[in-house]
Amino acid sequence: MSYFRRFDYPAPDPATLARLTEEQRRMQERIVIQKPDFDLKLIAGCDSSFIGEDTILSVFILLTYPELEVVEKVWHHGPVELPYIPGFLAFREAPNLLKAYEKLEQKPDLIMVDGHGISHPRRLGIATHLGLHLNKPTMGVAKKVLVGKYKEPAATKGSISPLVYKDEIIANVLRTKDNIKPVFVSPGHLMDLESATSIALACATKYKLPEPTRLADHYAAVFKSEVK
DNA sequence: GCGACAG
DNA sequence: ATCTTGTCGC
Repeated sequence: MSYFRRFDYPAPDPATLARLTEEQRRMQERIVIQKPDFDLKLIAGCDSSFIGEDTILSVFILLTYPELEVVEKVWHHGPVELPYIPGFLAFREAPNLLKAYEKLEQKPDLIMVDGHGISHPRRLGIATHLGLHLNKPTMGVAKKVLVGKYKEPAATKGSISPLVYKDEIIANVLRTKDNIKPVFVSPGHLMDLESATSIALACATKYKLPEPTRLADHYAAVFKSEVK
């Protein structure tokens, strides 16, 4: 069995872990990495925050593309059943994210998720997991690496460097702002690396995080304070 | 065997 | 993710 274990959270139940790993292996067969065929008009960003130990609050922000103007903001909060386990993040956050997604009146052509897509030990980062559940193009933008090796991209905005894992390029390390730590961009589902990278850059205005993700992150904190 | 480890 | 003060730099 191969799962990550660090000293600051409880050891996961081996049986549960085996079941979830098997589910990821089955889902892996259905992942489609290809040039997206959409005409990108609406893009969504999503993120989750936590209220205490067992309540998760997820938000979806819908923006026009390429103008990046906000047209919808929805959120949903509920209980969390699993602890955070590297490699199994989706099982902890996706259920509530999907409920928030249902509240959108209009649906996006693409969803930008906070976290990895196929740049995952079994290619099943949360972006890919959500894409498979929604049968919708998704891409991941993560702030930290999960697996793979890379060289630091040049310091100027737009510079990229490949993230390699088992001899395959699974993501691009993208500098979205001069002299600021880069983000990790990967395709989730019904998406490819090149398109994901160019869209992430097109959504990078004056901040490190691309607008959909940055705004989702921002509103997750806003709605959280309203609930508390 | 020792580290590494999305949010 | 979350807990948290001051501090460096544009």
